[in-house]
Amino acid sequence: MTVRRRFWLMKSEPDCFSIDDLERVGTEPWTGVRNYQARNFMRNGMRHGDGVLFYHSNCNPPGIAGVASVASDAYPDPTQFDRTSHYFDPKATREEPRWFNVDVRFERKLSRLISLEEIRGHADDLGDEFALIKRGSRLSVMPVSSAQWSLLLSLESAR
DNA sequence: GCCAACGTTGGC
DNA sequence: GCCAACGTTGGC
Repeated sequence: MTVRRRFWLMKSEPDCFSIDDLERVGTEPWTGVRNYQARNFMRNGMRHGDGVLFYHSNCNPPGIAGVASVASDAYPDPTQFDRTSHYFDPKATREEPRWFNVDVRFERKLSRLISLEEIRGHADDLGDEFALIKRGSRLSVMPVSSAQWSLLLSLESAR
């Protein structure tokens, strides 16, 4: 039985960790996600091999900078147990971990940044429920349909 | 740096 | 369970 590949968008602040950083290290454990909705997408939805749009946030201009892939199934985020970590969570236990992460693997940089502004220009095709352009949404990990995936990547060579 | 919008915490 | 206070996100 084949499991259909799913698609995701993951945000990262390039000052903190950019697509170039991901290219350098190859694969990165996506630790530190402390939002339940984002956690649920990683823990319950992501499968090894899924496609990832790597989005640069909190920068100028924000937008999709590259393509990555999910390189593991979800596992307990080790930083929740690390007292020295910024992401330490005193309520998490090894028996009942609260936070999970996947590994993210570099695939390629886009030939140009697909900016948020440009993405907004295709809101009609992307749909109202696309969290990236939904008003007030701050989700850092979100699902992308195969139609949205194709549309967004088609913009790379669209001009 | 500002601040709107959202999520979480914790007292009650 | 309510909700005020606080913290965070992230575009601008």
